[in-house]
Amino acid sequence: MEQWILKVALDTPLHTVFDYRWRQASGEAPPEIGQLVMVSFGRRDTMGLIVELATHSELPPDKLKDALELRRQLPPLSRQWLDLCAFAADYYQRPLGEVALPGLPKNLRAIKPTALDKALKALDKTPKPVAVRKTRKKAKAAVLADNASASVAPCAESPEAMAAPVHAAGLAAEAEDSAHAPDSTEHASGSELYFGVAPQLNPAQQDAADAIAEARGFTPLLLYGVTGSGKTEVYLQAAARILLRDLDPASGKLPPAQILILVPEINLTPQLEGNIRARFPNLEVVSLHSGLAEGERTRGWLAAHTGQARIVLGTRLAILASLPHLKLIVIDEEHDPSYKQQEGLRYSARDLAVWRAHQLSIPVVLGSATPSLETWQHAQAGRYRRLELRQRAAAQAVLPKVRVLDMERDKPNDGLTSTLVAAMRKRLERGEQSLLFLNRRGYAPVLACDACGWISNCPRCTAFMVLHKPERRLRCHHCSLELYIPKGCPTCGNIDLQPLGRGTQRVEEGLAAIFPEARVLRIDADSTRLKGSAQSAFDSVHRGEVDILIGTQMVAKGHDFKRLTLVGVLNPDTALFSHDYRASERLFAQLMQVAGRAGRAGPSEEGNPSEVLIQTRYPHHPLYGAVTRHDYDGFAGTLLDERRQAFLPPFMYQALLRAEARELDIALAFLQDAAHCLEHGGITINEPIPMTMTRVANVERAQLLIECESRPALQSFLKDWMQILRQMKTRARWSLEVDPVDI
DNA sequence: AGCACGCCGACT
DNA sequence: GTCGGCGTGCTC
Repeated sequence: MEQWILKVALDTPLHTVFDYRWRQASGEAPPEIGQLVMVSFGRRDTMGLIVELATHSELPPDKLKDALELRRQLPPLSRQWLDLCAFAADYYQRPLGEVALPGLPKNLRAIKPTALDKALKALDKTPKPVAVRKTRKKAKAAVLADNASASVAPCAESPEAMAAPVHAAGLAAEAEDSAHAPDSTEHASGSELYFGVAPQLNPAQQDAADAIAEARGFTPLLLYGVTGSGKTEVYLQAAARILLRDLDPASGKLPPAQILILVPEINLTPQLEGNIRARFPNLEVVSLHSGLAEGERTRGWLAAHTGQARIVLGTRLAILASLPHLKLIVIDEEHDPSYKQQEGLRYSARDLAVWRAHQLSIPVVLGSATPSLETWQHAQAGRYRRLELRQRAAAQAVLPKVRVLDMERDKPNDGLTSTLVAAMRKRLERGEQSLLFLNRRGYAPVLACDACGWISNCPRCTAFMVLHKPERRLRCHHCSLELYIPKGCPTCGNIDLQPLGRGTQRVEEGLAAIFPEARVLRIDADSTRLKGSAQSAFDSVHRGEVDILIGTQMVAKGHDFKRLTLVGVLNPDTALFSHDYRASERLFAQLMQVAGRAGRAGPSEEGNPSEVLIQTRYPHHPLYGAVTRHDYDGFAGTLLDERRQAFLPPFMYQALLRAEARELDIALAFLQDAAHCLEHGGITINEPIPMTMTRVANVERAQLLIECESRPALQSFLKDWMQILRQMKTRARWSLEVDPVDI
């Protein structure tokens, strides 16, 4: 009987791995790094991940517990995947277990392995790719199927396995195995079996697809293309070439390769997923996002982990999926803020994607019409290769004409200027669709009393309660508190309370009055609360059942509305004067994106071009000028100059220490202590300040900004600093965010 | 983070 | 007499 010490990572905030004893019965395979293991931890049983094997422990033997059970049926997670988690844990200053374990499907971590066993069995029986035609192709499909399922075997059984190196060897052997496909006399390419009919690329798209497909080694590429320029088609054709690279023309045997495509939102995946499935009819495509049911998620994750899934489409969480044969990563709309996780492990999926591509020496494509300044700066400096699509892909489609409407000259009624109303009326007459974009849900952001000056403050937050008229409630968007709309003013009894400002509900109400005959649909987080209702709302827009669409940023992204020829932007001005230096970058991207919803199919039948009308009180603001000219380059250049002069990212690296407590002083005192507890040459530690929204749900919050020109220097400081902070005694709750996005 | 233990206030 | 408040201490 042999005895092992397993070093196990657990999902706990404790920054350590835990030692467990494992007694290996004779004839039994040894444990392996990357295996999941059930252990007793404190008073409960939980799933851990073996990150290291040893023969003895530093701990006194009476403190060691026996591990309970190895999850042998699951092929171990690879060393590369563990390295990815370890990097993320290190970079974001979180324990390894907190990075590695929560991303795994719950079924893998369940105490009873029944669901896992079931999923593994189902995976084995997945309908194999079916050949479209008979004879030779059928044979190819069969070979493909064999190849796919074969990838499970070497790790799953691993009878000869001996700890870490063996697993890597297993993968290597597998790769080699597929390279040694049997020879044959036939020389057809076989690729048509896997890649459906694809549109002809225009020359710029072709160059981009070539550059991606021909890239060797770590190659970050920025695919910079205006909305509607056909970036997706470039991804798909490049993906096809990479998947089919080294396809054995004789056997039709597909080499093991996987492609990861990330998109910002779940909303957008069904449409894209359909396109991808149609294009790759005989390849397994899975999607990974938080909206999946547990069973689906387990199945998809396993298909990725075993290499069976060739294309994985997902949201940010998919960047932490196990993908043993990853050959290309695509980040669509790379500038999108939702790639940054905003709670728990605050990682940037885009940054991890670049790291992962570097680790694997593969290309990574960052696609956007309005790249993040970080990415743009990398491209300017030549670190990322820039690929450019200047024209819209649909032959006749041109960029919409953008105009700025001065609200001082053309006073709005019900929030709409007469010019915008006239433009909408024209669309109604022509049977075309209009989209109004207003990034503020609810009826009105505040309810106020004219008589005594009362306003609808949230009792628990430093924020207003928003009037929601259809629901007949006041709602706090920060703590979710809901109150009935008071009949009269709570302080003076005045019956006549006034809604101030305008949200989507109020605009919807106004539209009904102006255009009684029009079919108006509102799409925002409130109208799409129920599962599937967002999808059905978008479907009805696509079917032409809607004349006027009013919505928040939900409507700005990705959707391809064929009959939409007018976009109206209401009240974007607040972002112009925000204290967040990223606000204008975000507003510009948002305006370009929503503008891109118009005229994707080309000019209307009568040849009328599409229009984007922006209502503003600052018609001469340079940001709007840049949007009007569709001038990302110029605007980005200006912003980068400003950032360089102000010593802001991407020319500076930042981290944010946040603290919260029932009383602000406790949070501030902690930050004050933190600021002075360690020598920090070369690092700027700013003054602790209360957050703009000081109180949320009766908790007061403050923060401390740390800056450094050198990323490694910042990293090494943070590492030492966190160690000291963890030992500090405080009543404040605190957390660190590396590379914060909103400050 | 869980999940315990532990010592003080209002209820059947 | 008990239910339960959250302070503090530990987890291989």
